[in-house]
Amino acid sequence: MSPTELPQSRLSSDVYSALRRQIVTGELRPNQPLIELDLAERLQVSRTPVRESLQRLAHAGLVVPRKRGWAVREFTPDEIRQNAELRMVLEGYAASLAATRGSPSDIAAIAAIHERRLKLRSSDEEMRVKTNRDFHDAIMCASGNERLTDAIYHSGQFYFNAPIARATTGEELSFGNADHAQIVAAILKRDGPAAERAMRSHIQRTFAVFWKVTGLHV
Amino acid sequence: MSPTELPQSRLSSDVYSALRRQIVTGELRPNQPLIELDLAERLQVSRTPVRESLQRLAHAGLVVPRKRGWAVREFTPDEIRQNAELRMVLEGYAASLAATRGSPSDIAAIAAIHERRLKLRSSDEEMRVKTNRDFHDAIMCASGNERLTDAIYHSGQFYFNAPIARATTGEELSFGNADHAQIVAAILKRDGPAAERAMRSHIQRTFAVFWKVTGLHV
DNA sequence: GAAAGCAAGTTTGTATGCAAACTTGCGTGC
DNA sequence: GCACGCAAGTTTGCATACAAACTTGCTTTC
Repeated sequence: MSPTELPQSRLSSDVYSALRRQIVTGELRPNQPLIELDLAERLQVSRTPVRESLQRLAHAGLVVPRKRGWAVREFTPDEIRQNAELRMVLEGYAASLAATRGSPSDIAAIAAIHERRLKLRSSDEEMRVKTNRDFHDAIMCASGNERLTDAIYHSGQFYFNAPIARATTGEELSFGNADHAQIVAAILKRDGPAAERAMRSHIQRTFAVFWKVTGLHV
Repeated sequence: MSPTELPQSRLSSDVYSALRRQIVTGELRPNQPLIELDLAERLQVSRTPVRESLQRLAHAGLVVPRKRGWAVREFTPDEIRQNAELRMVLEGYAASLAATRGSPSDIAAIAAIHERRLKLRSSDEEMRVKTNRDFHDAIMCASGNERLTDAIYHSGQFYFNAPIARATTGEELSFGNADHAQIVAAILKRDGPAAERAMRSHIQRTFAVFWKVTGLHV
């Protein structure tokens, strides 16, 4: 997990995780005002850990300040597009670094995850989502740049991962694997620029599917 | 300023700014333990706003949790290098976007700042630092991607800007301007890939000077 | 009937109280 | 003399108290 997911104390961290989850899953709807006392009562804690969690959520970009108090951030279609663009750049460079600086074992791990994913049936949605995340995680890890990895996490991708996973269709599985194959091939050839291009294209295509399915216009 | 610089309350925000400044300027040394009560007394507030500021500083990456309490984060040479790499990627893409999507007035502003900077004397250190920041800000602004801009701010560049500014020598002024000229030329030609390459090279060269001057090895 | 003002109620921002966890240092026993 | 343990002192984490700012709705007056 990201270094900014501080272990720190028990309660405050639990509250942070709980609120984050509820925001990401949509249980707390965008623009919904967050009343400290309400949250504190629902989570059976005092206002103090709630306040600290809200501060951290605000810094993470999931919560925004209002004239009075806080609200769940609403992402506009354009912000989602901008976020996708950011992720494309960051992960693209991670792929480039994985190709040029990744250790042999890092690269073997990436290839192994890819091979495993090729054998999945289209119907195994859950496993498809998991191996996809594993694939991207492995590349980030192989990049060897934790600041970069951290920025990718920070980029708020989690907020959109679940919807994208749900939105992507069986059809996407094929091009997804084809994209991954291209990325793996470039990394195996130690071709940084090719890996970067392949990853950028892959994320662009993924979000194109997302936008088609969700009907968002950008 | 970055959207994460929340206005929010008066006191808590003042404390955040004060602590951030003291960390960035080195007044609070790396690895120095941060005792809530000490900080509260020094800043003449109670522990509550101090605690909230520490949470936010931790999320910003300037402060790290210890078994007991917090400490000013110490950046290792490798983390500084990784940060430079991150900034290179982010600003590189910002330059690319500025070239391909920047409005004519955005691009005119970039060119104007560059022209202004060319006329500076080497001795005018303060103005040199200011126009440099203006130049990079103008490109970020022209990129039209606020998530990207935000990530650049978040990348913690401020932490290193002052040392870099001090470390860079008169010699750097020449290649700095040459680099900027290349970037401006690519943007004026609306050549995204060239702008991206030029910006990446520029930041790599800038940090090479920084490392030479500070004697850090990476 | 509408508008202005006042009062009651929310909700936040800050301070402080209190207990638990950890640290430190001294003393005692082996 | 060394090590272990206990006790005093820090320091944090959480809860709560209190005051200030803002909202809301009612009442009164024009």
